[in-house]
Amino acid sequence: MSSKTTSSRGSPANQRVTLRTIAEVTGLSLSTVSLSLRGGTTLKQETRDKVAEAAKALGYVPDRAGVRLRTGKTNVIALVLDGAEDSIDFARQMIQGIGQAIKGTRYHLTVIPEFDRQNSSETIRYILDNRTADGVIITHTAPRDKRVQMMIDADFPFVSHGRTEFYTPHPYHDFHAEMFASLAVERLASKGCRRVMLVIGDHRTTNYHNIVTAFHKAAARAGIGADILERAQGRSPAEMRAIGLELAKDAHRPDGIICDSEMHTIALASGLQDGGLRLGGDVQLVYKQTSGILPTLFPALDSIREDVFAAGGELTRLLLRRIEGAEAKSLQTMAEPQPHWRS
Amino acid sequence: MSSKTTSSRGSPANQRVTLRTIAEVTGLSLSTVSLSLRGGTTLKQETRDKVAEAAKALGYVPDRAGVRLRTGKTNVIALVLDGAEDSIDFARQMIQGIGQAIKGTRYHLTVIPEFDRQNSSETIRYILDNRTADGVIITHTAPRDKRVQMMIDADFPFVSHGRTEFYTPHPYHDFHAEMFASLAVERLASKGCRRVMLVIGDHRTTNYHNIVTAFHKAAARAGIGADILERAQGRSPAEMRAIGLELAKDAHRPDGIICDSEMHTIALASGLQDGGLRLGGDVQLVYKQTSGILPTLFPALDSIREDVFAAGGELTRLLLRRIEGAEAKSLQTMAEPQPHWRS
DNA sequence: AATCACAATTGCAACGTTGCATTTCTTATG
DNA sequence: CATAAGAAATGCAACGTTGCAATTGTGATT
Repeated sequence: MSSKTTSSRGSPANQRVTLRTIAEVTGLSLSTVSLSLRGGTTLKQETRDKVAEAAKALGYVPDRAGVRLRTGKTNVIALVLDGAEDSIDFARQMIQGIGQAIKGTRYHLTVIPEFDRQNSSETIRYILDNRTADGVIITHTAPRDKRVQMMIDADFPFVSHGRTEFYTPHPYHDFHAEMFASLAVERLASKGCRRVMLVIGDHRTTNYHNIVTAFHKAAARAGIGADILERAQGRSPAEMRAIGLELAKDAHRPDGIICDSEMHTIALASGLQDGGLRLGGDVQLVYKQTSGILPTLFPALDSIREDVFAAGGELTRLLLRRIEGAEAKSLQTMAEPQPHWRS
Repeated sequence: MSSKTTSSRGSPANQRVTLRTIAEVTGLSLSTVSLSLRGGTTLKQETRDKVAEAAKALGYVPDRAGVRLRTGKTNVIALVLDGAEDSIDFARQMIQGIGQAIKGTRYHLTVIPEFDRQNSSETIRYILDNRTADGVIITHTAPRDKRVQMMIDADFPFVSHGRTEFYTPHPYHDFHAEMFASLAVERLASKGCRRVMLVIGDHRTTNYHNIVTAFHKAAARAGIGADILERAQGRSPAEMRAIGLELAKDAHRPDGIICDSEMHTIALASGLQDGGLRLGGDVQLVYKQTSGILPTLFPALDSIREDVFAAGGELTRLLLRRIEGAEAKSLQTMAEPQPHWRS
């Protein structure tokens, strides 16, 4: 019950500081204070200073509900969090990246976990109907993603982690999957592989198509064989491990493997090792790396890194510019794969 | 540009549905509609039905800003997301768990990533000063956690994933770390281990103390030696791997290891294997499992599971009850460790 | 001294909601 | 028939903000 010195809140009878408080302190009107705080240029410099000073001294922060009610602006961005587990630590890094980017802005982040991708359009519908955020970030886009279609139709600000095939441009930030595939194939070819295999997840994503296409092209260019492990679709880690073991025992197995998902990489690599293969020796492997785990686990393996933290930041910056009215087609960026070749 | 049939929004001239809309449609007053929707018992059943019907037909959803401005209730809960990477996939599972629990309520989840734990009290201060949420979930608590202290002082609803040592009770949900340690020690002892070692992370957490204490007790009870790997503090995965390798070559190494962190488990186990040891044979290992990765990777290893998804749900339920005014001391629950012994 | 132009400031209404105090309606009672 | 008593419904103000229209202040020009 002793007096506190820590808090920035002023008097013991703790009233919230509003525009009215500042108005009373400075002797100006509510409107003037409001105008001033938003940088009204018609105001005398002197009064602007006075207001700014008082606001700072009192620790004034605009009330979100007030602003939102009046302007319709929520100062919220929403992340629709896909349930996919392919990239380990994806959610955390993405959120951290977004957090970093909104630091110092008035934006808050709300996260909407998605349990079933079937329902994803309901989530978007809800946000659209209830104006629950100023903008949305979605991930794992499909070529003709329903969610994207809905938000384009509604002219609602959003950005996707992943491209689509819509004619109307929309903001996106995407990993350069084609470059990833080419780099990986070339690396394997340069290590002497004659037949490479691509292990890749969810075939509904645009990413899938981009990688597959680039994979085949690159293999043709290098003049080597190219397979796709179709059985990888929606496999559990345990199943993938079994597939790895099987593969290890297969005399006709490919001599190079490209793995798009960390989860698959771990499972498959474990299976291959179970089968007695030396990774990087008996069989070559290049994987897409996003978390810090894989390099620890397989320090000798080649990888190509996607920086999800950076992606989160970039997505946010694009979205904020979109919210401020920037043209969609000026808000499309790609992330360069970063190869980490060992030995 | 053709007419849309999909949306639930009514007319083409798309006005937001508010209480006023319902009032106009039903011919009742604003106040009546408002009262009715909140279950005013003084209203005639007939009118209540009429209002409910109209609201449903129009797809009315109360405006968050309006409610918030009027009542001060934000209908938001905030998760302060610790940057720790000890439990793989922790963030995603926690968020999914929370998401599951707020499904169907009016609550939204905002996530505030923490970059530096030093700043964590600033985050809380911000929430407290700006009433930015109705309640907060924090994780990785310390025995005398500053954040907890602040929120107790401010009488602000929160719940922690982890206990503290404050005299004043507060809501928490925690993994039963002591039971974890005992189970692990007993398991190792039953497998014939004579000297066990505990590998555990952040010594600032309450969890650390709980585990260490229980670990020593259990070892004494079993009559076996007990060490703590002090060097584990804040080690990078690469360093942990090196430690594992070192350990493998150490003739005097312990014959049983207990590992509290998945990240450490992966690194250490890899190092031990590098050193030529057979896990589960040459050296016994029990680890705390939270993600799906470890079981894939080390299917033969004993583990004790903590269900983070369930924890997220439980934390949320506790918090919501706290927000509704329930007593703090009735909102303290523990999660039972789930042993998965192999072979 | 009256008028004008312009700079500086202000009042008012509205965003959607709720809770209190009040009014209107209905029915029973003397 | 007047009235009281309760049931049912409503008007009003307020939460904090903003944008427009309107007002006031200050010199300069006639």
